[in-house]
Amino acid sequence: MDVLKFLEAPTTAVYSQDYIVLDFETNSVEKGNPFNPDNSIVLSAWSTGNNVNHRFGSEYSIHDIVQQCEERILVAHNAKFELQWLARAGMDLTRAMVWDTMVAEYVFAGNTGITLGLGDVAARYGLPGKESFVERCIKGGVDPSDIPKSFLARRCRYDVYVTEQIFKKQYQRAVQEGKLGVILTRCLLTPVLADIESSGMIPDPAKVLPAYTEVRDQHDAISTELLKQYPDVNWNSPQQVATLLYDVLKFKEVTDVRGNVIKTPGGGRKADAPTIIALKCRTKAQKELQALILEEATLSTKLKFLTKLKLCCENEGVLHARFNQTITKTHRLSSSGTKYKIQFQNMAREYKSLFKARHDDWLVGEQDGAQLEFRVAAFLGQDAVAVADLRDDVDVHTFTASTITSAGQDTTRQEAKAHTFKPLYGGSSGTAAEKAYYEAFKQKYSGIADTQQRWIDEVLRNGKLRTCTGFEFFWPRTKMSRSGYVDNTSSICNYPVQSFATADIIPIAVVYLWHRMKAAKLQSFMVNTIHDSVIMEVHPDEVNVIKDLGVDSFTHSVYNYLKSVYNIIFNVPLGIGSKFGTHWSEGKEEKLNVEPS
DNA sequence: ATCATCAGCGCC
DNA sequence: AAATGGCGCTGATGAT
Repeated sequence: MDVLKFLEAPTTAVYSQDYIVLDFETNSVEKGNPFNPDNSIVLSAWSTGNNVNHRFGSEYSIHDIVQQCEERILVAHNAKFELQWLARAGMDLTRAMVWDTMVAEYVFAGNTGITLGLGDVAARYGLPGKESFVERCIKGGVDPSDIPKSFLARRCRYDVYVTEQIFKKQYQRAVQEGKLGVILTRCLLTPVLADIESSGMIPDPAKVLPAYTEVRDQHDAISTELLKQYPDVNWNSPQQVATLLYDVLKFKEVTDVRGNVIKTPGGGRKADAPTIIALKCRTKAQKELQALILEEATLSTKLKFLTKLKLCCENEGVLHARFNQTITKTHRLSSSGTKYKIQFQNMAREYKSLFKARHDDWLVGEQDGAQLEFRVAAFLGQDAVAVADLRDDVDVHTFTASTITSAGQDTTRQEAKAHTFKPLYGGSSGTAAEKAYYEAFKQKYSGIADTQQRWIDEVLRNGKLRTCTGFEFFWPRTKMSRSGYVDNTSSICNYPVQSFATADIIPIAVVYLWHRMKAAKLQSFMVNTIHDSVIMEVHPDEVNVIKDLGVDSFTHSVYNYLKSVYNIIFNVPLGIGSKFGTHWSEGKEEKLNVEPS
């Protein structure tokens, strides 16, 4: 399908076109990892609406299926897997238009975790369950090529049959519940993720190895020092560190503003870095030990990361991760590390610059949605003050600092930053001065605050909240306590903002940018996406064209898509930041606001 | 020996 | 009776 053309005027009507339901059985090394050359497709089964077909044979024997997948709606359960195999079989992923029955089911589930395995979903729609013999074989690690052909064929045909039935039922349900648009948005991202995952990221050995050596030596020095003083303490054990701090050294446990001791969720004594920083030291020796413990914690975290990254440099030199599309409550992505267990969304900022492009003289580029959640909150609340602040580039943290200071608590802009958007997350507790700021925030941005209050009221009435995209969050049995506090307040205030920003707007931007880069036949390619950003390896001659494509994709295309699919007039300027450097996160950031037209 | 849970820490 | 959201990974711990 010509998806780029489709994206000019996107519509959920696309899903009434012809479809192909597809399922592969593959060799099972690394769970059937499509990028492992030791794996192959063993069996394909498919349906284009009349009957289920199947064929044994590798990815080199399915040209006709690939062609159908490029022309029809591709229906599959966990389609990213099939797409990665299809790409290996020669499919042009830019032509994929997907209905992923797993993703669709996840959309219906909203923020309530449900099981999404094909058999589980089938059962919920009243369809027959998986045949247990083959299921046990596969779960037990038997390679599908060792399962009797007739059994495997029956299994694969079953998968296609139920996937097709589920698709039909889900489609009807999506129409009834007004969720076709959300499903479209989620599914448009699937081919992009299938492609990005194949790239991985490149650690630069010339930077990783010295960083590793330095941190290892520093950590060794600290460990030696601590070993002399407290030979029996395992510094990785919060329990043992707490015993040392509170029983041996008699530190007082840290309390909140009301004087209550701050405990771990399980009721234990805290021994994390912020707590240790907050400990009151009386002697110089105490102060020195406090610093040592903190430093050890920091260094050991860094060392774990650098050890893994160094190993990657010494082996294949490409770091891979998986994007999980159906995990989070707000429907943003999560990611998991594969071989080296480094996920792509939580690398320490200072170590981003350890990554380079794989080709000489290329750059690493990053584009992100500037102040995205604040802009989304401003839109959802139709908050004129917030919009004016965004347009005028007002430094919101200065207001935070001055409000807290004039309420009698000395603070700096840096310290105040932590409080600026806390009300956006539904936060309300703190010192008197901090509370004064939260009130001031509510008064200043009354549109946002009123809207959040409406969400809370809606959840109290209905146990759920429908957002402007048709997506629903569920908080059943939400009650108001005698004091007036409503259960789940913080989630109710935050989820709709986080979700619209990072599960709709950014994916839309990434989808447009990806398709445009492919259509322009650029050599540059995407390698990662983190909630509000996309990271690319960029050919030096393509920097300017990517900047332009990025601006258009993160702004105009988003306005256009939201209008076309959801009938949302997004009347708040979106912003984009762009950075290009020899390594990730290096280079000067350029920011731009773009008014909706 | 293996598993589940907790606490801690990194990111957006 | 809690009062800032969302994740994944490691190592320690205690239960099975």
